[in-house]
Amino acid sequence: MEPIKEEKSLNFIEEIIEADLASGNYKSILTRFPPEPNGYLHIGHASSIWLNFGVAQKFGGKTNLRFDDTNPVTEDTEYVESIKADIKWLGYSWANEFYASDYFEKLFSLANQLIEQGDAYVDDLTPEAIAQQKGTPTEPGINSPFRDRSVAENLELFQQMRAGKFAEGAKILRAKIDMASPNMLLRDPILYRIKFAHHHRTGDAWCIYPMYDFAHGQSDAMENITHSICTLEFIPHRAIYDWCIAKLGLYPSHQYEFARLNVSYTVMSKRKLLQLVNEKHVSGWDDPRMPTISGMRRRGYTANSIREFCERAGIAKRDKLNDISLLEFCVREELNKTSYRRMVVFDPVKVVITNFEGADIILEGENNPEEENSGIRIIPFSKELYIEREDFMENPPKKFFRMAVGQSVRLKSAFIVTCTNVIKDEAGNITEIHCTYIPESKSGSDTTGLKVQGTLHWVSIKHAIQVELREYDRLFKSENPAMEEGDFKEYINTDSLHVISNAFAEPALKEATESQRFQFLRKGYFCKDKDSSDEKWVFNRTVTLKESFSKEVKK
RNA sequence: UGUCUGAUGGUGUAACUGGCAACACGUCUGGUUUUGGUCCAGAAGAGUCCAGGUUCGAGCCCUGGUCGGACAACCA
Repeated sequence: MEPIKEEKSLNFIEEIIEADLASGNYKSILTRFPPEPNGYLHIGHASSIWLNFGVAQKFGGKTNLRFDDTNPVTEDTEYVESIKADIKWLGYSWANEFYASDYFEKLFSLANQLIEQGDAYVDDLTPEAIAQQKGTPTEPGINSPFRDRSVAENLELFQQMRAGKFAEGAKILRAKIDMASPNMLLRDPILYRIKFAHHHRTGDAWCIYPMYDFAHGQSDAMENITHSICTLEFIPHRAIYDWCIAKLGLYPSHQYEFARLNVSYTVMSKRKLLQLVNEKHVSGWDDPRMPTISGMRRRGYTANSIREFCERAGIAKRDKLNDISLLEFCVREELNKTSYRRMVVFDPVKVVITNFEGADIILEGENNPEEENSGIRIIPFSKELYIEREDFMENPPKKFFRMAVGQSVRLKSAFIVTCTNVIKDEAGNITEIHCTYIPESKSGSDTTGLKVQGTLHWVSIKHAIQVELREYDRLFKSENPAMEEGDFKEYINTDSLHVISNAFAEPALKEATESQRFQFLRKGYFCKDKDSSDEKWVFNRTVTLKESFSKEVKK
């Protein structure tokens, strides 16, 4: 019954959870995915989503979605909506939808608790002064002159901060930890700052907002998150995370860190992606060249292939750069099994079947040879066809299994044709290729016994529809633009979009919907773009087919 | 000059916790094929950052180095 699955080793997070469950530390687990709504989700987030939701699923636990919305100036509901849509599209559902801003009141009272305990104080220092007194990694910082204010005074001041009595930057609330700590984050970190900014959820109810370090751990604790999984750069923050929970006596959530997923030839930071959008290097967050979930979806990537990629890329603690070829493998693997085959000629040259007379012939082509019950579609065949200009050569090299004068090829799902001659214009360009066809060689009922080396895709001119194709190349010329010298934008590949407006497709493609994925025979995987209309068909290339011939040619 | 953190084929992960370094992607061969795709068969490629130590035995343990990354935002 149950298919025997190969025992796969657990990643280090799963090992921790398994041990926690086995030891009885926890009866069940609760994770959370905590995006800040200040940008669109990208493939790196997909890895985190896959981990947080996947690990909970695997061990019978649940996952909360919690928006980390503690900085109103960068956050927006547009992002909230896109993030929710992307997570759903990836195939995950959250147990609860929370917002850090839901906890503002509670967080405020926790801050007061800290003050009462003598563990926090209001500081009047300027940002510059604070930075200066912070010390350096090798030199200790010095105490603020306001560090020893009385509890009563701190309580009063903090209350006034909330009441809007002070200007932005005039006062902050700091934790009283240790200005000489070797961990710089522990040198009296800022807990609250004043911002007279409109919040996407709480509106103008607040003018003080908690910092990440005071919001995240407490939010985890309030939700009883058992395993709070984040990326490596938060390792030094764990000390504050634990400090707050201990001082406040909250539920002991624990933070674990893993290395974020990176992909070669792109960038994976919301700040950088936002720049690409704002400075119009791409058409938007969902530009098919973007590593965003929405961009990849528009390009034709499937949720399944993205999850598969995350799984294969794995989870570890060392910085890594995943090869884009693994992502491409994952999407090809799925699309090969699931997508319908269609014929589209990208760069047409006319072929005349000189011995073809009479009515057009209706042929059938299988939708997908990899899928038994995928059915067939109708393909009309007539006297005048288009084939790919690159599929004909006047002086072919020896391993050219395509069309040449005197050479025979199979037209996919149709007939074997033999090229007899070509017609050229005055400039010497080929305008027509003349062929004869063998009526007995019809696909499925071939009685000729002939074997030909090559099979070409084609369309019947009078039945074809004109389509626009958009081919995408990598967005950056550098394997790791973020690590290069200078501005990452210097490494943008300015030739990453190639539009083909004069391509012709077989008529069956008229029925295409945006959710369908196609393999254009011998060319690649494509999907219909949202820019399409009733009169215009636009298709995005998701990924090419593997191409060993071009490698052969390069030799 | 501090603290934290990491190091296994080109890339990414494993190695049942001390027992002949494995899997995937990529690369290369050959076969099949009405897609130069898929599929099938096979190959090359690391001796585990370095040096010591413990041990019958070390990628795993110990010591000391080296190199990489993070940390001095009123960002998350």
